[in-house]
Amino acid sequence: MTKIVQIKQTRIQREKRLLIQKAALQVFSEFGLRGATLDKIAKACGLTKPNILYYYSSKDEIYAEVLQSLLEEWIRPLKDISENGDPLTEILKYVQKKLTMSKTKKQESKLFATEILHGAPLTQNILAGSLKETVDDKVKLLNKWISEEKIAPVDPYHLIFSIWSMTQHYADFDVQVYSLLNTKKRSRIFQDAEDFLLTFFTRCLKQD
Amino acid sequence: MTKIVQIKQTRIQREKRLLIQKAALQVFSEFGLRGATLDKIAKACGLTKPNILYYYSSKDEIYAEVLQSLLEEWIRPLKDISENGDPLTEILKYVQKKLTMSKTKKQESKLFATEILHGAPLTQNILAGSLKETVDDKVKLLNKWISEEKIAPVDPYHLIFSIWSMTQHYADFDVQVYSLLNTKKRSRIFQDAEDFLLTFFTRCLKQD
DNA sequence: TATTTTTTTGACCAAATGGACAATTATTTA
DNA sequence: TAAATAATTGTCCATTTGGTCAAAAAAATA
Repeated sequence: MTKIVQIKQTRIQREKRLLIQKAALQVFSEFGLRGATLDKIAKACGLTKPNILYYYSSKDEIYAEVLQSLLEEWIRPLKDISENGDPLTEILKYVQKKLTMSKTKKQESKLFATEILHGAPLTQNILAGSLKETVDDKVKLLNKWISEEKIAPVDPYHLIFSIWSMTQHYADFDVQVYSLLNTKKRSRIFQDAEDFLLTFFTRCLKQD
Repeated sequence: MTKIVQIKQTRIQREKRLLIQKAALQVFSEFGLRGATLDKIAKACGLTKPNILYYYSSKDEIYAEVLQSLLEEWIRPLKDISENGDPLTEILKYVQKKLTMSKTKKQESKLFATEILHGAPLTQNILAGSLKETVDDKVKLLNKWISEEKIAPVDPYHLIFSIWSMTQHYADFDVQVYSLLNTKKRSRIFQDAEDFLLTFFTRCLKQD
């Protein structure tokens, strides 16, 4: 008598797990890991608490999975910076992509920010691992471009930090940003931000 | 027989309240409002939980007080931007001040960031009130400088956002920043950051 | 020093919360 | 359609946590 281990997910498992992940992202991004409760997640996706625990063995496991899938998505655009394109254009394209993500993936951005802010307990190894690899790779590329005088000289690490911080600011601190702008400017905030950022980085990086 | 209401704080009250605030800042900035517990705060300052509740009536009250005193400090440097100084110098001085705060007031920065990130439940009125006033004031000044062609044209709101985001990044996301830099660069991170930021804003704002 | 006031603490409570589990219901599969 | 498997839920439990309170200890004051 051998116990058969279920390998393939059923249709219901796929659907419900996705449902839970979506709700969890929402709740975690609003309240953080500790502020989020299983009850809130349950309510957000219309399931009961024990039902959620049928799909995930603990709250922490849900958090880990949501975070995990987010991280991959988060790193990806950086990889797309291409050695072959025009340097300034490639950088500006990256800025635009990150800004778009701040607009369309606000919850993901906030969840990531909260995680890092509180010491990245579950993320540290990824930061120091695959993210660091990618960053180091792009730093090399940026240094190459600088030595070829295709962009103005600048510390490439801090250049990357500046792109991250300025773009993510519009997602993470949206409450502050919105509070400070009047209605008119509020409605075109991402347009203004894009104009600002492109001008900013062009002025800073263009070789005269 | 009139009950006499205590007006003046005793020496012990002053000392203990400060002690609690310090510990609370530490704990709140690490765990957020909901992740922080009275027990953790108690442990951090060597008092018992009921003793803390003798000085503050609730956890939320401690949080509110810590946040309040932090906010005033947070807004102040912006006010110091002077109409009378050289425009670019004034802006760069502000950048430097903010960067220094990221270095020396990391806990404060993180606490503030967490609060805004989670919707600024206790801070919204201050954001829309005294902070907005100050920002609007400085936006006017920046616009004046632009129209006088003393700095390059740029959206002043987004310029301020960019200063905030880039400088605070080094406090709020220190874990990430440290993970990505090697030991050598790690040790001179704030020096590199300062060089980077000053170069960046100079290139962006200098009138040719 | 005697009295009053302030400070501290141990013991306790109620609510919230993560999670276990057996029983029930729905869905698949043979 | 019958048997097996998957999904769902009501109920329960232990722990954590914010907060209370009365009594004891310490400090200030008369």
